[in-house]
Amino acid sequence: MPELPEVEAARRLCRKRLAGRRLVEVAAREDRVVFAGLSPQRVVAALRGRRVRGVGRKGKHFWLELDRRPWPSFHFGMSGWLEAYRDPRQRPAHWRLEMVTADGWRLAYADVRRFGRVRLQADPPHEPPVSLLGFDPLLGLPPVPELLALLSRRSAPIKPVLLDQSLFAGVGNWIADEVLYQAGLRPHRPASGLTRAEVARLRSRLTAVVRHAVKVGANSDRFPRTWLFHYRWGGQKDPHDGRGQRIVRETIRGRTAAWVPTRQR
DNA sequence: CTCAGTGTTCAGTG
DNA sequence: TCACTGAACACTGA
Repeated sequence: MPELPEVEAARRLCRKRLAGRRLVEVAAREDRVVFAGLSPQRVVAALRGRRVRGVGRKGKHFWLELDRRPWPSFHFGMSGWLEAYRDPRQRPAHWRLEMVTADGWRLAYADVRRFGRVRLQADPPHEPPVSLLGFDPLLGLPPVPELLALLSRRSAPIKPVLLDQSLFAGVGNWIADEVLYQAGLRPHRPASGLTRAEVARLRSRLTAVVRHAVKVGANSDRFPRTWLFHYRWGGQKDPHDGRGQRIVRETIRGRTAAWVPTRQR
């Protein structure tokens, strides 16, 4: 679930169900990994009875703005998600935190693999890890000349550079592959070797992919049929993109890259 | 049984 | 100091 569009969808879900309301009941499960060393009691003490004024996000992190600090900040890791429901029996099996408002809605943070994190911080956007993030494509990327200059200092393949959160906050594996596919760039290309025109293409595709995915609420059924996304996992042994070109899968710096040699140079 | 997975961090190296 | 890599983390499902 967890790249920028999914996290933005979670932010909006929080805003819809929690903003302007008080957390009348809060439950937290014992989990020092996900809660980064915090006890359930401390988490509950910080949240219970608080009013939620707003919800912020940058990259793959989001946080609740409460009427008293500290505020909780969330990262989904590989398998975190948010679930809203009214019937307590619908609480997801791997829940870690559940917040209840006076109108009867419940919002649970759940995470099977437990790579996600829930923190309590005085000012989440101004302390690590959020303060260390780079440009959030939804909030705006730097102009082409500046981007060109930044990339010219990176000798690594463009694929892992796109995944560098201190440069492009919120980009994950599928967005990086999608953007490279749409920009017609091989994932192995050294970032420093991209031409001005290629950087311009990369920039505009990154903006477009993220904006569209956010616009449709990260619902992949509503991604354009031309997107690589729909074909990258699907096919068995001989997958092709929507135009019949073969998709290759290979590991680049520890992550699987899916790309189309006939369309990416 | 083994391995990969929509991610991040840390140690080691140049 | 900066940049780059691979391994580790935790757990499930193919």
